[in-house]
Amino acid sequence: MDDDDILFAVLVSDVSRMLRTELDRRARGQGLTRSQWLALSRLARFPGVSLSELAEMLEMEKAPAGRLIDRLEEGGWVRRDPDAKDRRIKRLYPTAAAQTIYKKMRRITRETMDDALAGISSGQHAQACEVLAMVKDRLLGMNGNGHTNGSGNASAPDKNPNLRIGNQPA
Amino acid sequence: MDDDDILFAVLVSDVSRMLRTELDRRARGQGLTRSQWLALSRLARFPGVSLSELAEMLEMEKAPAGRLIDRLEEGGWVRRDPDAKDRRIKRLYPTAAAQTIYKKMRRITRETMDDALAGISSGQHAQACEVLAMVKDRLLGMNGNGHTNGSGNASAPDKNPNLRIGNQPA
DNA sequence: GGGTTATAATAACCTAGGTTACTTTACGGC
DNA sequence: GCCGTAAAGTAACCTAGGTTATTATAACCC
Repeated sequence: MDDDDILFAVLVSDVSRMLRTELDRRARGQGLTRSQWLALSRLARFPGVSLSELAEMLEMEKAPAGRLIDRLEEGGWVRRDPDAKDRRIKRLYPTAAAQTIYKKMRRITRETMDDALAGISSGQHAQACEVLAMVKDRLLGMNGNGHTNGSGNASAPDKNPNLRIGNQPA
Repeated sequence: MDDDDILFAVLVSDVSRMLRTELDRRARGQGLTRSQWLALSRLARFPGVSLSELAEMLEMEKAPAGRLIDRLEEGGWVRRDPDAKDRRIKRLYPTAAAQTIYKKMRRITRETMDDALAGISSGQHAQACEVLAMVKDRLLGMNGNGHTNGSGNASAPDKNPNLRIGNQPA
């Protein structure tokens, strides 16, 4: 039985899906989904980025990122402003409402993760994260997307915005 | 900086998405996506299950499982047969075509995972799987779905069909 | 038996992703 | 200046998921 690699894939996929579902379930009523919150958290940290820059931070394609922004804009959490120099670019800014919802969502997320990770030692946790980061690095470098992102820096501390979600250090 | 738990969520989500994309990219032309293949692999092992049973094996809701089967049926890989006793139930069987595509997909999946997991020791790999299984267990027992599945057996060896994807033991 | 409740499947909505193609605008070479 | 190319954003398609509601059928209780 040499299915260990496939088992890994199934586990990652299952955990990801269940985590998303649970988070969205807990956040229901807040009006924000997990993905929307993640996008907002980037905007809170890097206000004024373009859609393309945001997509790169989120490591996803521009089209789905655009639709994410559509929904955030409909909800009144994001504003699209034209760029002064380049008329192709629209700069994204979180609204005032976003600030408050953002913190509430952050609390919900942390609570959920605390529950999900209960019983796992910090060592196990750190090791699992390390492995996941390595796999992510491999996948980034594979082919799907050049992403300008080079071969791999998924664990570089302050260069990769998508790995630091918390309170602004400054 | 106490964002480690959130980091875990982001990593799992990213790896899952990238893995899915990469697998679907490599399997393009085969006519099967990763999810469809996973469903097929269950049917190959448990021919004649009902939709509800399949959904439970896949640990997902019945409605999306039904649509998965819709597409597999359109592709000619699955047949829906009425149950003799209970007219509500439709029993699912893989077609002959499914057998061959199934093996091809399995090879592609394994190759992809070998690439993605390159550089990771078997010990690291096993530990990561263990942590993921623990988290999955917690999530299963949380609330989203009673699932009849009790509190947790995600690592019970032969009781949980969704963790053993490989060749039929018999 | 008849009425109530539970279950199997499905339909209709939603979000999150990807891919491809298209439009608008900048930019670089000449 | 002009033309070709590249980039920003978007639209239109796809699959994968979830949630809610509906229908058909069983099962159960009396």
